[in-house]
Formats: sequence, C-alpha cells, structure tokens
Amino acid sequence: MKTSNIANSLNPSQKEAVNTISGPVLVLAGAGTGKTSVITYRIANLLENWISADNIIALTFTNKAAREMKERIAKLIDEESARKLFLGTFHAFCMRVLRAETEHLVLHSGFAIADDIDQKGVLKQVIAELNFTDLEIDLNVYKSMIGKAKQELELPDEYGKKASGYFDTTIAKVYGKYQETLINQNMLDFDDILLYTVKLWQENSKVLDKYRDKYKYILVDEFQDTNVAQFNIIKLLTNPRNNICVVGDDDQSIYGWRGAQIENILNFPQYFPNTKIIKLEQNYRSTNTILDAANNFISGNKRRHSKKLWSDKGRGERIKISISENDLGEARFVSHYIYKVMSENSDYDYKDIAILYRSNHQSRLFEQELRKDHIPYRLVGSKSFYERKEIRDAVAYIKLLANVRDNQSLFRILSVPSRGLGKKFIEHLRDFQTGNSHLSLCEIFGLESFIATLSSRQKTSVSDFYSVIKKWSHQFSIPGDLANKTKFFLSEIGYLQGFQKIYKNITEAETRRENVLEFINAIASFEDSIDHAVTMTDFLETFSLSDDNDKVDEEDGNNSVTLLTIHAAKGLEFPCVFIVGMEQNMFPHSRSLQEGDVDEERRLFYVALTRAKNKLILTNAKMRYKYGSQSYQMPSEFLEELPEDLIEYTGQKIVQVEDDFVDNAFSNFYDEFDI
DNA sequence: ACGACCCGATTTTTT
DNA sequence: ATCGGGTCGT
Repeated sequence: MKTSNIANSLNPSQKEAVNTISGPVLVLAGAGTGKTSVITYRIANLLENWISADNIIALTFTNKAAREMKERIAKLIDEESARKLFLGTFHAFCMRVLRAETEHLVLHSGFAIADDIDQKGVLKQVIAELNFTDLEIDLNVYKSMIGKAKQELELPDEYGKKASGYFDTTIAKVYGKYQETLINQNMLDFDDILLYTVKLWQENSKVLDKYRDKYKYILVDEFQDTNVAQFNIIKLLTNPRNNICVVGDDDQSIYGWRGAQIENILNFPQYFPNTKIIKLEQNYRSTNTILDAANNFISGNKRRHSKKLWSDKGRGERIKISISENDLGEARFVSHYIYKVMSENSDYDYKDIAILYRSNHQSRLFEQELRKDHIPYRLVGSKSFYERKEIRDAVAYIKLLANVRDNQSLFRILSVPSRGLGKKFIEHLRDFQTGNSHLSLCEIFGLESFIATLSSRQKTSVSDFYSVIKKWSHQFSIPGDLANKTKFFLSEIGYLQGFQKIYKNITEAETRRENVLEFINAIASFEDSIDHAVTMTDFLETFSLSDDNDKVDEEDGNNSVTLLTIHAAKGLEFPCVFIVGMEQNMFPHSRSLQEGDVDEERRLFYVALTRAKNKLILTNAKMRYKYGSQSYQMPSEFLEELPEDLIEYTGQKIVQVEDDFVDNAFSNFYDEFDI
C-alpha cells in the first residue's frame, strides 16, 4: 500500500488513528465515521512499517465484522500477510489458545463447546441432583448469575466464599456443581472460553509470555462492548509494550445487560496512561438533520466522551413523526408509507428501507400488513434454520460421536426416534453410573454387566444403539469425508429413517428430513471451504462459534424491506428508516424504567436514529394489544427531546380507525402534539 | 412413552 | 396472544 493511498482516502483524524503506531490509542468512532476503514488501513500501515503480520492481532465481536475486515484488508495488502495475521473474534482467538494449551487445562483434548441448550440441560440436572428443584429459582436466573460470575472472572470457590445470603449460597452451590459436570463431560461454555484463557495466563507466566512475544500489536473493535474477562485478556496480552489500539463508541454501548462494561471505554485513558485519544466525528452516512437530532439527544447522557457528529450531506428532510390510533393503524401507516416512498422516489428500492423495533414480537403486525400490501420483506434474527428441532437433533447425534461424554446430547437423541429407552431407563442408567463413575453414560452401554440388568427388549435397543455409535465414532476419528459419513451414520442409527415415526404428518416428516439433508450439505460445503481433511470437532467448533447470520443460507441477496430489532441493526445503515413503537414502556422498555437505568436505553435510541441516511420516520400508537388485552399507551419520553425544528408530524388519513377512543382519558396526553 | 392440557411469563442475545 | 415447560392421564 502506498502512503499516498492513505492520504487520498482518509480524513485528518482517521489518518492520525492510522499513523499512531505505538502506545495506547483510543479511537472514539461515532456512528458512520469510517471505523472499519481506520482499522483496515491501520493494519496495512503496520505492515508498511515492517511489522510482521504474525505480530498483529485484531479482535472483533462478531464473525461478520471479522469477515468484512478480512475482505477489506485483502484488497489493501498481499494475500500471504492477510493470512498470517490473526483477525477474528475473542472467542475464536481464545479457543485457539486453549486448544494449543490443553495440557494446562482441566479439560482433555477434543473438548467441546456447550451451547445454550446444553447449559440448560446441565443446570437442570445439577438442580435435580442437589434437590433444589422446589426452590423457585428460575433456570435462567442460575444461568445468568453463573454467566455473570464467569464474565467477572469469579470461579465457584471464590464466588462461594463471598456469598452471604441464602440466594447467593444457593447459586454458588449450583455454580460449583455445574462447573464440575461440564468438566466431567469434557465441555466448556462460551464464558469459560474467555475465563479459562485469563486464568491460564494469570497462573502461567511462561504461557502468557509466549503470546505476549507473538502479539506485539493489538487492535480491538467495538471496544465499548468488552466485558471484564475480555478487558483482562487485552490487558494481560498488551503488557508491557502497550501497543494497543481500541476502537469503539461509548454512545453505542447497548450490551451492558450482557456483561459489557462501558467503563472499559470511558476509563481507558486511566487504565492505559499516555493514551492518545482520537475522535472521529465526520459522518459519512446521514443528513445533518438526523445527526443534529442524534447529537442533541445523546448529549442528555452524563457519562460519555463528548463528541459531535457532522456530515457534508446538507440539512435533508425533517424527521417525520406519526401517531396512530392503534397498533394495527401504525402497521398500516408504515406499510402505506413505504408504498409512498417507493412511488415518489424512483431511486429507492425495498432494500433501502428498514423497520426497527425494540422487541422481536413487534414484528408480527408489520409482517402481516406488508404481506397484505405485497411488499417483500425479510426478517433478521428470527428463529434460524439451525434452531429447528430436527437440526438440533442431528447436531446432538454428531456431537455425541465427537464427544461420547456429552450426556446432554445423549439424552436428547436417545428417544429420537423412540427406542423404548425413556425416562425410567435414564434413571436406571444414572444409578448404574454411580458405581462406575469413571465411565461416561454412553460408555456404560458397552458394559456386559450393565446389559445384564436390562429387559430383553432394552438389551436389543441398547446394544444396537451402542454398536452403531461405537462403529461411527471410530470412523469419525479419521479426518475427512464428514458429510458422507454423517449421512450413513444418521441412517444406520435409525434417525434418517425414523421421520415418519417421529412426525406423523407425512409432509412435515418429509420437510424435516429434507432440512436434515440440507444440514448435511452445509457440512459438505464446510469441508470444501477448508483445504485439508477436517474432523467433526473442527466442524462443530466452527459451527458453535459462528453466528446465526453465518449459519442462515444467504438465500436472499434480494430486494426487500428489512425488519429487525435495534440491537440487530447496530452497524447497519439504510436510506429510509422507520423506528416503530415509540411509546413509553415499549421504548424505553418498562424493564429499564423499573430498574432505573435508562441511559443504555437512550443509547439504543441513539443507535436507532443514526441508522438512517436520509429519511427517518418515528411512529407510535395510542392503543395497542399487549399480552392479549388492550393497553393505552403514552408517547415515548424520547420524542420530547427531539428539537422542534428538526421534526414534523405527518397525518394518517390513510389509516382507517376501527375503534373510537375520543372519550378516553389517555388521549389527553396527545393534546400537546399539534397533529 | 407420549400426547393433551394447564400455567406463567413476556427486552435486547455479537459467541 | 403465544410460546415453552411441566404435569397428568392414557
């Protein structure tokens, strides 16, 4: 890459971010300010300065971000360097470390990643074993408390030691046993991936030094989303050189509920003395009307690095606000408005339009109305192909093969299709294991002494099942030919044959079977994408660590309106954006109002506003059905903070109002709006 | 073992 | 309204 190249394509702040090679750098990259360009050019510039590609590590949160950056970098530098540098997610990087350092871990080689469902299964089992079933603590509470502890690097005994109340001690006990169970099954969960890496490095300086020596230049994307564990990974890796560049936007920190510590970016200059702070404020996306509204709104938040976005895109149109009588009216307004936009602007396509909402369930009415009006749409983040029951079952089968100690997978598929081995049988199996605890449940199937305790019908079932598992786990220990082997295995184990038995509706059975075959195709294309023979463990790891967008076939490079949550919209942009459900308790969400932490909710609105390039339409309804009954809604408090001169109210003549709320006391709240 | 029925919850979800 | 989980009856 030529230095002149940088000069031509970057603005002065971006250049500074690219050219400040050593020492800690904090790049505050507002929405749409060319953050990705900075990271990619910065990497190119490091290489230009004779820094070797394998001394560079760039960490992202999503595979998508990593992929996009790789593509951009590939255009700037030579392919070999692009291959040598590490550019990937925190989790992918840490898995690489853990696989390489397995000897220092409590896990054995070939350990597997427990997904959400596995975690819940293990928890359920643990709670039962501890006789905590009647404690009225929801499974998800255990899960999130344990997750939080792990993200904050607290191991079970530390957590137990500082636990005081009954609640905490209960969580501590479950946490301890949960961890034990996972380890016994040679598994780790997502949070463990980070936790184990930190602990490994903290406890083993030789290992840490190895990685410190290797990765001399560190870049982190979306830094505002890092949690305690991730911050520690960075901090450990960076010392003592401190050649670290983090890029992020505190105003777009919307994952606090998932453990992200906004303090990491707010206090970065304190954590890393002599930090150079670079603000990117020139926006390449939106009109100044939109930016002013966003700037003005977010300046209401106290704890933030101040910045003010601007662009050279002129004033643009005012932001529209539409108030409908009810939720259906709102959906119809949006659908009709889309029609209007499309007919008035020949340069707009359906794909230029997005409908953003706070919670997923809000999509329903919009889908309904868009369908009615024959407007093509696509839903982002709905239940993916891989969440379907039949796919999960198929995955459980191959997970069991790759790791016979995976009890959750065993339980899942033991009765799919039914083999006469049900709840009673599992109980019996568990009892038997108590005396043979060194063996996994699946391995017990091969024990003569166990077979002897079964009825003749069960004997046949168990030995048939076990012999197929045994045969194929041997087959799968040889790398390569995964898709074919999977097909034969699933067939022999009776799964591919069993669909009519599982799903009595014939067409349903056929569809599900086709889905599984499609999944096998996905395995095949994974194999094709790698230039050497791969193992099932390789596939499963890539599968577990990949996000749903990856997994979903990119069938639609199509032209349709996008429906998605604001969270899912982060990082995206659209010429025309609708933000719907602008009502108190919807947005801001009632939960955040109860918990008194509206700042993150405000940042979420900021993210929503800054998605729009030209047209921005905010809508709400005076009444909507909530949980099956009517609820009168007040307008969102956020609307009050939009400067008068940037907005205009838009009529709703096209909306046929079904119900009459004129006498309703709540409608007074709308008097202040001059419609 | 499996399906019918009841109850309760119900924000967001990068890996 | 709707979904998932759990229980109960067959």
